[in-house]
Amino acid sequence: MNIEERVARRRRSDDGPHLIRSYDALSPAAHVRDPDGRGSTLERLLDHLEPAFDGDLPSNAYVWGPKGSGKSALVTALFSELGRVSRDVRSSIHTTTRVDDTDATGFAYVDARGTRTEFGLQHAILDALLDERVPKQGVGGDRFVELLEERFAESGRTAVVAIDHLGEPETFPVGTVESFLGRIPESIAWLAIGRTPPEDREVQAESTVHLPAYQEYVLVDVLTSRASQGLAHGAISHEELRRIATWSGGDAHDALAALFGAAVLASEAEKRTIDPETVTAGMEAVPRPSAAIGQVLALPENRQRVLRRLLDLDVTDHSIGTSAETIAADESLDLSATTVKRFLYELAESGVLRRTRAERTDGLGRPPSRVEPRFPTLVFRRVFDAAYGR
DNA sequence: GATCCACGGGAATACACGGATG
DNA sequence: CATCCGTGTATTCCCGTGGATC
Repeated sequence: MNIEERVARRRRSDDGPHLIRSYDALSPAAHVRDPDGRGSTLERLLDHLEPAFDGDLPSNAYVWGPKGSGKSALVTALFSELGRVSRDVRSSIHTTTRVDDTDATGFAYVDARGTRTEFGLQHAILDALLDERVPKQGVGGDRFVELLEERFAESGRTAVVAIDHLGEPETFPVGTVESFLGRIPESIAWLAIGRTPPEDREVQAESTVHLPAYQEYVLVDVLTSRASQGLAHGAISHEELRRIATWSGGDAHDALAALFGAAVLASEAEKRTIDPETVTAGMEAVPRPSAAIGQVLALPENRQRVLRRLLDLDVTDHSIGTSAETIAADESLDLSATTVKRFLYELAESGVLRRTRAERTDGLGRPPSRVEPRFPTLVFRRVFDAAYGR
């Protein structure tokens, strides 16, 4: 038992058994150190990356599969370990022999969510690749290419960078990465991660790794281990976890979102266990199809504030226009109705909200439409309120 | 001085409907 | 009957401005 677990145990026993031990352990957006049930894919990735361990550069690769198939879980776990090892190697070289670090391949991970411009994505890649601080303003994109050449091509350093969540509505396609890192192909290899099949891509990677959706019984294992981390012992039955897995169709994101939502509801009702009705309610708070909660949480803060207020509205009888006005009336938001309206349209465009045409009321002009959440509402509410207060 | 970017505002365009027109 | 037109909204698109950083 490590210190973290000991402290957690003491905190728990202080004020009696709580239903929820850790929301993080249940969150679809948080990834565990050691993902379940992906051993063979992990081996394939290691095979692919193996040249890097001898100082050679692997080819570029594309990891793809549907939402909730464990792509991010696997790659983040793998790259954080690789990054740790390569740092160790580098520091031991520095301290013992004082030769340069050119034969230690670096590993870096970048989440393309959270960058909204091409410049921003390039900056994030560079920032992950270099130890130094990379200026974000007052410099042009050309400077980034110069930096790449100086720090890598000219010094002989090499690195593999994983770039997650490419090709989503709000992120850039693989081609953007290729045209940036393709400037120094001898020094940096990329591992792109996305959902679309490789044959649909304009840029072909030399290798591809496919992750299909989870098998149901594997997903039950994932849920079981997350529940044992995040919930009090015996808080939910195996039956219910299996029901969630079946309902989700192998989508781990949606399954965890449903479990998380059920836990929130049970906790708010001060229950000690999660009963079947609550599980059902948890599933109902996850629209299908659902946008990934990570996509929502990567939005700029003001968009998230708009979404949070939208949840408190009875959206069903509001047009986009009136919803925007109601939301903008909130002084603390400090946004005009025009801007809120534009946000709502943009969010609908990117799949975070769904627009539905309302039945017209006055028969004049183009009929209004309304928006409804297309993301796990209970997860978002809980995480947002915890982060920004309410 | 250069450069990036979030906002706000509003112009331009699309759409729905009823009524007029050929 | 098929189209066109006018009106009123909804939706999309674009650009100037100002703050911030280097």
